[in-house]
Amino acid sequence: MPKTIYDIANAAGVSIATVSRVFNSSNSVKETTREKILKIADEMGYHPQAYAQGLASKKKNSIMLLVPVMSNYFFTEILRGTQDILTDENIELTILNINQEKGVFRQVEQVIKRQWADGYLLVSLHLSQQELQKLKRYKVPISLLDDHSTHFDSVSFNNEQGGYTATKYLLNKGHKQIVLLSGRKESIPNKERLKGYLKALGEYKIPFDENLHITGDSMDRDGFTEKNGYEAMSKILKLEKPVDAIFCTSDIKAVGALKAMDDFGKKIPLISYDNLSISEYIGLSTIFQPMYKMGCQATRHLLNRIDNPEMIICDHIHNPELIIRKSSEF
Amino acid sequence: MPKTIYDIANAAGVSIATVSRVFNSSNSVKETTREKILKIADEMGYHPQAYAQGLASKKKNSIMLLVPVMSNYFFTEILRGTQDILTDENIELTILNINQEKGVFRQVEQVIKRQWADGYLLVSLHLSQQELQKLKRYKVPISLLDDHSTHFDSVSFNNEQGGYTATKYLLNKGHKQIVLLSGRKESIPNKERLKGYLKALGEYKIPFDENLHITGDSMDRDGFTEKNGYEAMSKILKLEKPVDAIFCTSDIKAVGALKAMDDFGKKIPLISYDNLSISEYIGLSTIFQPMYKMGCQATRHLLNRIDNPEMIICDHIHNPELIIRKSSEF
DNA sequence: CTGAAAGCGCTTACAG
DNA sequence: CTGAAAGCGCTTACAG
Repeated sequence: MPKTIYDIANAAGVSIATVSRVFNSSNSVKETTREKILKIADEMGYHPQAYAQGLASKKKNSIMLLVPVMSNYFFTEILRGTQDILTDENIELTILNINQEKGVFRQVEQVIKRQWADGYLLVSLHLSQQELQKLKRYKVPISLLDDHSTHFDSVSFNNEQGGYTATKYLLNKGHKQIVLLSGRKESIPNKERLKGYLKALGEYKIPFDENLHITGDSMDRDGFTEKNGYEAMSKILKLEKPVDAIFCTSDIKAVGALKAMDDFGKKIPLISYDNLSISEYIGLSTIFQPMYKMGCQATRHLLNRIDNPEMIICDHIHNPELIIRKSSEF
Repeated sequence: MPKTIYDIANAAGVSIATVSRVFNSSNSVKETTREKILKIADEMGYHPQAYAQGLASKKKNSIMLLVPVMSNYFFTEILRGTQDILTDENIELTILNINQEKGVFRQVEQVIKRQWADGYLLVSLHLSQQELQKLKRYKVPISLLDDHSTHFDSVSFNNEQGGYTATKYLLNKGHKQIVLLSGRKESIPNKERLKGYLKALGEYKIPFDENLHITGDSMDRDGFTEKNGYEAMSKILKLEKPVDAIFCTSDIKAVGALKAMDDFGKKIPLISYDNLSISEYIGLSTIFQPMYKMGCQATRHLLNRIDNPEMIICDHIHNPELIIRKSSEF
């Protein structure tokens, strides 16, 4: 039922090669022929099939963005960056959600093996260096975002520095008992931010109190939810020793935490992490990650690598920046 | 460089047909042969190419979700629903962002012509009935979400009812001067919600005052941003006649609006629309749209339609539900 | 500027 | 249970 290149060629009285040339903007087609073919194709609702083109040309003209389901708010900004870079290229972008429960590495490897795209942008997948090493055998362009590696181009945050900066700020203000309100403790960004937190404490000769490393009980999305933030803050407010300040590892968790404070009628200075678009409006002091910009960079890396596979590996590490609003100031 | 089915067949000493059968879980392959092939394929990093499979089998085993860039928060819930339905099917899901500036219809038509997937889920695309009619010629399974049509399966909200319910509630509480704080006034959901607003006013014999239909100046994402909400509320607070209450057409705009009230030191009862996950935590009274559930339904429609193209058209219209929290209660 | 033909990497009746 | 072969809808040297 759907039209093929043969139908168009027949209707136009030319060979399929000519039809193909029209759609591949080869300039060696007579203008009148081109117009005729385009007109017929439009009438018949024809456009070359992506799969047949991909197979024949070995070029997909598409890149694929792999991202875990959990990163939504965060992800929107990155996506904007990617799309802005792609806007003038003739490249399709498809997004594939990776399910954290089903083996991230397996899913990534499967996609690559199936050769869905010319290149892959891996966002917040947090594969181990060993796993990344394994992906090299496929010799396919890969660009990492929110992960660091020597195997592939990457754009990442200095999460340790972020944790350090936030904690240091609170210490400088004279706070001593500082809670680390985190997501799933084993998650990679959490571990890195913890490092920075510890480093700052160390500089102030404050010993680490494991009881001040708190998360909630809801662990979907690695605990990066409002609900988890609310739960964690409820625990904090029930602590025996009163707490001076809070470093919370995500804005979305902070939304829950602030609600808990409100419900309990308490106020504790808080700095969180991300700078989502809502954060400005709800007055969150937070560590800003330039996600839009990083989306642009990682995409550019990928495009460059597709054009030039032998290029030397690029590796940007961004230093997070502290934005002070009212949640930390009283 | 990448391995093909021939490489595997050679290495295993069988024909390519047998290798193909193994990967298509045909049961007519001897168990020892199957294991041998699987082992070799794993060692050589082989999996059938998606494009070649798609071309040869005329089945893509994939569906594509088309969604405008703007709908992010909103979209997350829908996506969760879609993925939960797909989880046990052996079907890939890819997401394609539609750029509102580049002709929504053209982009959709192009994707369909190129035959990227077995079926398409069109989310919040707001194509006209005429445009939808045109898509029928491609005889491809299409399911609409957040749009209503007689041409395709659809799952939508009763936006008029939503606007009516919210406005009626405010009127019942004794408010008279009720502002409609909207996004781009021409956007379809806005127009529908306006209808409901007018209907409620009508019941109270309150004439419509065009000056109370207000939006901000920032029009990215059709004005569905915190910024636009902030701008609009700033205008409202400068109005000569004081205002009694506000019906705001999205939660994200309400975030901006609440900030503006805060900055100006005023409080005006407000009901918004969506019930995002943050809304519970910031105390927004809002119209709840069951997005997760609708994502499930629309996906099921699509899968059914793929299996059975002649099925009678399904058409769910959900009635929004008002959730009262503190933003409307004082 | 155009066409004939080989080939891309698979699937799938058909035959055995 | 397995193989030989046709075919899916394109692209792209090659030749003219």
